[in-house]
Amino acid sequence: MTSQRVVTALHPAADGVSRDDRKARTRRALLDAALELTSRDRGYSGLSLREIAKAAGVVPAAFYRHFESTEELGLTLVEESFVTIRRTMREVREVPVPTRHLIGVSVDAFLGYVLEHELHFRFIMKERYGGSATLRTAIRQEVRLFTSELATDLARAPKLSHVSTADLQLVAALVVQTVISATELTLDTRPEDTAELDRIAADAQAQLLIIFIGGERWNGRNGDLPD
Amino acid sequence: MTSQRVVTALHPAADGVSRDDRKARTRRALLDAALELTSRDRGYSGLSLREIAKAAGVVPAAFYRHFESTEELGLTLVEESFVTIRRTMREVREVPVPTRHLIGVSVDAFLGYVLEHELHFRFIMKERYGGSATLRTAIRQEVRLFTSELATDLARAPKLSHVSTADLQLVAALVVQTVISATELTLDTRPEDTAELDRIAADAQAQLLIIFIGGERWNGRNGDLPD
DNA sequence: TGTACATCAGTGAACGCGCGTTCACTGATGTAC
DNA sequence: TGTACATCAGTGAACGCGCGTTCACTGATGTAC
Repeated sequence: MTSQRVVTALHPAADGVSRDDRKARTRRALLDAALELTSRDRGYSGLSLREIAKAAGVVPAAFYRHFESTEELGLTLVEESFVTIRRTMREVREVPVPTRHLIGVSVDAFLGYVLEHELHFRFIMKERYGGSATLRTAIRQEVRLFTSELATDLARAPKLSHVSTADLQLVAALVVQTVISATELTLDTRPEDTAELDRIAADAQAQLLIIFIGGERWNGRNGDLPD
Repeated sequence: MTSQRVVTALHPAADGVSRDDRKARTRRALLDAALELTSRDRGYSGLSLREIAKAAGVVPAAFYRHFESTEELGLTLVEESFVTIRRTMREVREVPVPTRHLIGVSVDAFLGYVLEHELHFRFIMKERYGGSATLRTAIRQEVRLFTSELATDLARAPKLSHVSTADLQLVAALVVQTVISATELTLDTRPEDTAELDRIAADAQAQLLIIFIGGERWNGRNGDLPD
């Protein structure tokens, strides 16, 4: 298969578009169609194979040249979306110490990526609970991974150095919840409504500060009480 | 219609079950069937009218004697679920001051209700994002209402008296997020696995404490920084 | 380079199935007198 | 109380529709020589 492609590269078609290229394009068209249709309304499980094929401009039977089922296409979209999200997180997460300035920059950057990759984020949000058990499990696993990675980052912050590993997980989970919540609000706002988008970002930033202040002053489960 | 029922009450059927009673029972059977089927797998939008009718033990056409569409039945379930949840919140929320003990009791009580009214909570969790736009809007509105009510409660806590109304909304939103998250984890745990259920409750309690400590020390958006 | 053969992405027709909705109906329950 | 008529929840058959899946096919692209 691979060696075949190498040979093929020596004999390109007249217009420079090989059969493999065309196949890849159709596959992409199916993925894009599904992503677009999912975001538009009822969620991925509400889509039919025929609907996806039609939107991609192929006959229903052609679907099977690329995916075994709509479930397989859905899982591909989950993976693809998380590649986007992981890249976003990596670029945003590099900040080890939670200062107000850095939190603000990170929140703005993250929510900016959300708008840039709207369809991927929208897909994940919709399928997080509504989707099939397979999709939900795959998504949950990824969210758990983010939370752990964030906890590792937080361990490097001097102010949080006295917090146990288990409690850092709790703080990280709060941060992830807050970011997810802000992502939802962002996706529900018209992109032109920058005033509302700014408000969402500012609120998320304040919430993260509250969490970090709480985490910093937190003396473990048997420590001091707020009252 | 109403006067007809009053008259009817004077002439009960031999077995004490009037036609209106039977109709109400069928309606309930349809609601229960939909609730049960939704929790079981694909979510409410994945259900068909025929499926619901069959599970309720009536012929598909009989559905229309009770609801105009599956959407109308779904909205009825949302309302019904929130009656349950509102009652739960009312019983749990009566605590004005967030002390460690009271938080623990409230969390345990709430998650206890979740298990007691599993189907209603499960329905809301599934439809929160996956459902139709109508259901999602209805649910979001209710969640917003809870958050506001909680913010009002928090305003009565002496330790939080210096926090602005807007910032109390942020704290309340964090609390609601955390409780929702714990509810999800609870619904994903087998009811026999009490060790795991206890862990979820203890984690939620610790997270709420972190939030309250943060809120208490929080000096507004232009106040001190954690770093 | 030119030719004969192989591959395979995409086609179009066909299938059986469950769907939502309609309709005239039945027969138990309810009402009037 | 007894009788004749009205109501209406639930029935069962029928409809047209979009569904997922199968299949033999076509014709452009690719390979071998």
